[in-house]
Amino acid sequence: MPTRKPPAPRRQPTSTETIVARITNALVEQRLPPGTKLGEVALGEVFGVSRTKIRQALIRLSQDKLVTLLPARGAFVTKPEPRDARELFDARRVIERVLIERFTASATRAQITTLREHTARERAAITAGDAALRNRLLGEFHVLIAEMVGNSVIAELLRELMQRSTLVTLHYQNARAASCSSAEHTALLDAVRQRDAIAAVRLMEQHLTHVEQDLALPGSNVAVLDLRAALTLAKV
Amino acid sequence: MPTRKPPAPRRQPTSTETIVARITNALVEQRLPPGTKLGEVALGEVFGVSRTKIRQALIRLSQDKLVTLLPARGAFVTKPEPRDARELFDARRVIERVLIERFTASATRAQITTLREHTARERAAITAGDAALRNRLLGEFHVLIAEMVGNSVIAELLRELMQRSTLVTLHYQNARAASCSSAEHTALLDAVRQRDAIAAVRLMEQHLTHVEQDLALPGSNVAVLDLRAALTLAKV
DNA sequence: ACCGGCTTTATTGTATACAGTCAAGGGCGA
DNA sequence: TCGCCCTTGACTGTATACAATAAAGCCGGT
Repeated sequence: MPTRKPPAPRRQPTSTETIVARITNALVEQRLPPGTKLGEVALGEVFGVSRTKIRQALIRLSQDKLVTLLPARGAFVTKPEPRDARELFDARRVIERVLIERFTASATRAQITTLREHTARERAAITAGDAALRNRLLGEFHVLIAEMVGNSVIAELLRELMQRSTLVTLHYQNARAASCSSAEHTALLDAVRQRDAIAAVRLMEQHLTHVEQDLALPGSNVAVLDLRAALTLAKV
Repeated sequence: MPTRKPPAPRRQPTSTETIVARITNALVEQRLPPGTKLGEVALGEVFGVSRTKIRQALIRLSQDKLVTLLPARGAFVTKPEPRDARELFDARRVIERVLIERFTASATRAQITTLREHTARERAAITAGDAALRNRLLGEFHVLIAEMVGNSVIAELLRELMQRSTLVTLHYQNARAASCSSAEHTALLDAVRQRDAIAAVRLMEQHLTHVEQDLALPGSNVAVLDLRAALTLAKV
């Protein structure tokens, strides 16, 4: 069978930034499991660009530790070690403890309303069984708070940590755990609304600990998916 | 004058990692002031490689916010805004407060000894008037502590923040302030040796505040140097 | 003399060609 | 039949060629 390739659906050149975002989303929404080979020519065909831009995108992704570059071997979706998971959540605890404390002091009604609407979307995605959307929203909740606190440097740090966290939680988080997460988000918001910094900090730490404990770290290998399918579904 | 270029001293191909390190060192040691244009061909000639590898290095540096990529304009050494400076030091306070607290609890005698030797080198560089070495050592002190605490994710975050901090302190820090910094490092170590976490945290916060306050943020523009001279001096 | 638009030139953006490297598969020998 | 080595294929690493873009200089008009 002479592997007749489909007639190249669309060839509009995609910006490097878009490529990074598409792949990142695919990772965060867990359509590309850890260990997946990200071949340069394959990606080039998916996005309709040459290997040059793909390489640039892969370099950026490897800086964020989302993909691992093996010399002369290629790019693979990073497979985090248990040690990474622990350190990642530890780092998040250090940063998010301060963030939620400050947010409790500075949050406006409008900001709290925005976050409440966000938790509503979380619940909707959970009941709808949309695992991809659910994972993205659960992560964005934390990033949203970070951005509202007003230090963009810290917010950017947390965004990176969140993306890596999502890679870690890939195999493990089930619908029940997700439901708990969303409930804890809501409880967190209640403490913020009552300006109870002590409770907010405590809830955030418990929340992160819960999420971390939910990872049972077995070698549950998810089958490698089709690159094109995983990436063409990705909304920018 | 037909701009006769020197006969290309050595053309051993340099690895991308080395290029990044060399440029980073040049930035941290302040041989390439903010705003300096980093032309691709110029850098390619300096390192004896093609623009391809230079671009990859520049992408990585721009991810670390050390250089700024302007589309179709080129790469420039990042010129941090006062706002960035504030947020940067705020982020460092958040992280380093926790780090020094943990370090006070976990530090071994050997680690403390290593750091004391480091402060000795700081003083030596200061008295010798070696501004480049001085700046690098003053920054490395903080990174060393981060690495000793044992969370490599946090250590990596702090390393990035430190490098960016150095860009900020570029114009401002003089020999006197550097001397103060080193003295504060030594005081910090004393508190650690006495396992006085309260004092250590307080000293660290004061230290960071002092460093931040030392930047007076005038528009003291340093002249742009010669790329080749700045980079060929760079030790890896 | 000054300003606006055009041309020119240098530099970046992208693609492609070629060289180098790793891994898998087949053949040979024990 | 098993194991080792060599060939071969596919992929990555790097350089170079070409296209696109922006800045700078020039010329003509007012």
